[in-house]
Amino acid sequence: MLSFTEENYLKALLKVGFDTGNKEVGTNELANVLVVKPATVNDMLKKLKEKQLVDYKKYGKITLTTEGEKYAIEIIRKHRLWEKFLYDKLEFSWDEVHEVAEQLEHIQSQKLIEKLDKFLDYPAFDPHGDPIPNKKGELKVKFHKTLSDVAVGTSCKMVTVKDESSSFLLYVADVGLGINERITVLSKKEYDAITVIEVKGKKSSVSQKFAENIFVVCDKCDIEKNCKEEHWETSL
Amino acid sequence: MLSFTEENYLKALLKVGFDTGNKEVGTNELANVLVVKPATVNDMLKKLKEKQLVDYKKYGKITLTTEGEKYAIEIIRKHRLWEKFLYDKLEFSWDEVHEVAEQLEHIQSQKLIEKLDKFLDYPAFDPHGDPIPNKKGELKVKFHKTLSDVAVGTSCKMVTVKDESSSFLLYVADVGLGINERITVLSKKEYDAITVIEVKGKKSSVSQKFAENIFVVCDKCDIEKNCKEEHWETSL
DNA sequence: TAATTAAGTTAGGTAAATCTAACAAAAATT
DNA sequence: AATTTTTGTTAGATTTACCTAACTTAATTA
Repeated sequence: MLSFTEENYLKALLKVGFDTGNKEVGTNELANVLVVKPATVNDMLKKLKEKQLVDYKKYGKITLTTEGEKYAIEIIRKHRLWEKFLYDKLEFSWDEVHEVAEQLEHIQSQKLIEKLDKFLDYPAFDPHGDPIPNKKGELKVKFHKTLSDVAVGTSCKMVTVKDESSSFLLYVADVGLGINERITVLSKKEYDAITVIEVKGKKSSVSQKFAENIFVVCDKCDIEKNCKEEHWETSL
Repeated sequence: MLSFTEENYLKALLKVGFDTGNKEVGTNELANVLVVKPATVNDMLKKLKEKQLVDYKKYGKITLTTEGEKYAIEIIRKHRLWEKFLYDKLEFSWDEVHEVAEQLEHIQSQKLIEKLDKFLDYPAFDPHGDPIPNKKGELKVKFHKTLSDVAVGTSCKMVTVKDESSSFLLYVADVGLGINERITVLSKKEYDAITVIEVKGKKSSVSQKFAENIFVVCDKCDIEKNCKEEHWETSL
């Protein structure tokens, strides 16, 4: 049984690996994500290597072992099930669920998670639209483009976000956005990609950075199907 | 904000105080309950005294301050709400809820607990029949006698248990008992108080110790009313 | 390629929560 | 009241997760 902290390292390793596409992760990168110093990460990696949850050699890149990845996926599963619970059953808002789920994901009880899964009717996606791994660690993958890929004059539907920080989520909510919300791209400056969008009749100007963090499906794509061009696998 | 460990000390202090009737608690007693050494308790008490959560002086008895008791009651509230959730919503059995609630009670989120309370429709008692403190820390008190007080030839209904250890709860289940289950006292040996009871048509012999840990209401008493004779306030 | 910058590591240190062993005070017993 | 037992305390050590500061290796760039 791993400690709270060890679990967080595994989770971060999986997330960073997924976000960067290649699954190799560096010490500094991890330290940033976990908000600790590189030296601390180094210490912990030795421990996790001992336990055969990560693979790495001095000055080399870090990867999860099969075992480590399995464990990390379980934590993601717990996290997302709790998010779904908070959102669906306890009326938490979209931007509040993450913080509490960060705590709940560490509760140790196989039975609890299975029963929760059943209670929620085996959901495949969490309130942010991210896939929830099933008991076996498998997950449904959605393919999306981001708002920054959408052509001027066309419209799309938001499916999830990349950045899950509270500040970003509040910004998103402020613009009137949420899951399944329709967005029309009215214009886009060539110089800095400042984009004017319309959501529920309200116009807003958003930055390139903002647009890159909103995953969407364009009108002709069906979210549950694999729509081929310019669509990416969602981050874990 | 207190640590997991500090919270457990406060909770133990409240529980031990309640169980022993007088609210004064000793170092060894606490160490036993928490399964640590007296030296460890001593260290922690200094810390909690610093934080003004307990009152005590060297070689004197330990009591919770008003502040400390308030905190402890909040933890009990969380614990029991989670037990209720596990039992009512996730189909946990009666003897499984405690262990998981021990973890869940430490999740830090005011909103979570308030929403959970609402979701469960503001329950007043947990699956063991123990009262759940409300938001203000108030609780409904039930008065009961134990199975050992019940006269031979009469019958009663179980309302809760005193001992919550898994071994005891399994024993209880084995005899066929559960909340609101009817018990008939068939006979009782004068020498050692071995009692023969009948539950759902099944006869069992139980010890004095067992009988003292089963709280009941006799047939003429209404559990929600204050029935005066030989009834005790339930332990927290 | 040599110099500079970035990334990763090591050594030594701290705080929290625990321990053991030795000791002190209070309570119980003779 | 003196002795024994129980209870409580202190001192010093350990483990986990973290730190800073100094150092090494690798990557970048002039």
